[in-house]
Amino acid sequence: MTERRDATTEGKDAMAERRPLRADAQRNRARLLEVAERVFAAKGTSASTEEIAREAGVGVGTVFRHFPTKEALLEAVFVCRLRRLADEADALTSSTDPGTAFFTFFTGVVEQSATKNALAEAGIDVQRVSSEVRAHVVRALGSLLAGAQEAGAVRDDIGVPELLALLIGASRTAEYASEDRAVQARALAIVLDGLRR
Amino acid sequence: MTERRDATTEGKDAMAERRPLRADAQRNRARLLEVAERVFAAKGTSASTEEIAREAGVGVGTVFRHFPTKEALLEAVFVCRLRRLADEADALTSSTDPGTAFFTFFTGVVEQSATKNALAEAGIDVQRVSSEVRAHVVRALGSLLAGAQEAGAVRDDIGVPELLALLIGASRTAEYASEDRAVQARALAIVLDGLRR
DNA sequence: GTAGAATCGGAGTGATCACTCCGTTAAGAA
DNA sequence: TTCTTAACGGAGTGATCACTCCGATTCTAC
Repeated sequence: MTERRDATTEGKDAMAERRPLRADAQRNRARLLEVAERVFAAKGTSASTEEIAREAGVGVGTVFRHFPTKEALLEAVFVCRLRRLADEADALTSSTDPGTAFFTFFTGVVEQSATKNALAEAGIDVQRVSSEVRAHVVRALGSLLAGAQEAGAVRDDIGVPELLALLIGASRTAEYASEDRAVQARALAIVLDGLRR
Repeated sequence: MTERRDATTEGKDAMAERRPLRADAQRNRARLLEVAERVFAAKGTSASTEEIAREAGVGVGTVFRHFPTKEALLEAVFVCRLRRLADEADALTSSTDPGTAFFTFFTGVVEQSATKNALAEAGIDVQRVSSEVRAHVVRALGSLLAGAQEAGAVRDDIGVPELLALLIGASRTAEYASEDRAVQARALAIVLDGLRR
């Protein structure tokens, strides 16, 4: 259904061929993404488009002009999150201690996802996301993981797919245990210990 | 809202004070639970009540007579699953090898939840479920875990809360990786290794 | 400033869904 | 078999939601 209007955040639209958005339109789009992330995290993906529009101080029409479908909005929010994730991984990759970098990253992602919503929620999937972003995520996680493995801090028998699956599961674990920080910490420790050699 | 009609499956209703259900009513109730579990697992909890009624060969009215609310139906399905889980744990507790029993149980639950839906889905929570069932689950898991810990197969610094959180997270991991069995197995192995001493 | 296009706002639309109501059916006691 | 009544079926109801449409409002190039 959504074939042409597939561009997700602002990347391609703004830089290439298509004329840049008007100033107010850019502002609205950014604000919508911001608000949508917060609202979806707080009330789940069933939060209504109208609520997001109201919260962002725009009309529903504006939401649907920027994101032709609710699913497109969800995907855009998800892509944003993925981008940030990949950036964090990138920033840690050059660390002097790859093992610590890896575990810091893992812990950080899980802790963020415990309050914010789970990493991959409601049918949106790293697989289905634009290949550019997916490639970025896979590359960044791959470097971080490889570094930690070479340093002997992480076992050798896993790759990026296993890492992604564990990140998602551990996020769910943390979300479930979010009422008791001690439980949360001990549960996470088990996954981290399992990752070590 | 749902104060009085809170009985979930058939336990209390049938055995105590209230007159037993008519034969057809009992059949319908059981069939509804069965169908609902399958449908919710396949299409998520947003599957409509009408679809479940149709699949079960009854009218919507019948669904709402047995389960006054969609949420009540979801809870009943969930309680069923929890009961089975506790029974499985009970059956394994008397095993001669408590360590193997524990890991068999964990693996079994996770594998079931990978195709069926996640253990605790969509806002229904072990905490909110009738205390009788909750107690059963906690007792059964507690025995299994304690046995494995005494046998030296599982680390000592976790309890039932951590175990529940990990079961839920590992189920999510398995669900995410359900397309690639090898990934699924390696991810699960990491959690299991983390649980060992 | 002003023209003209891009963008906005929000009432309106059709679809879907949980839940109700009541006429009909059939279980089960006598 | 008959009578009572528990249980059933499914059309109907109101609410909600994603999405559309177009007149009103900016923005921006000149």
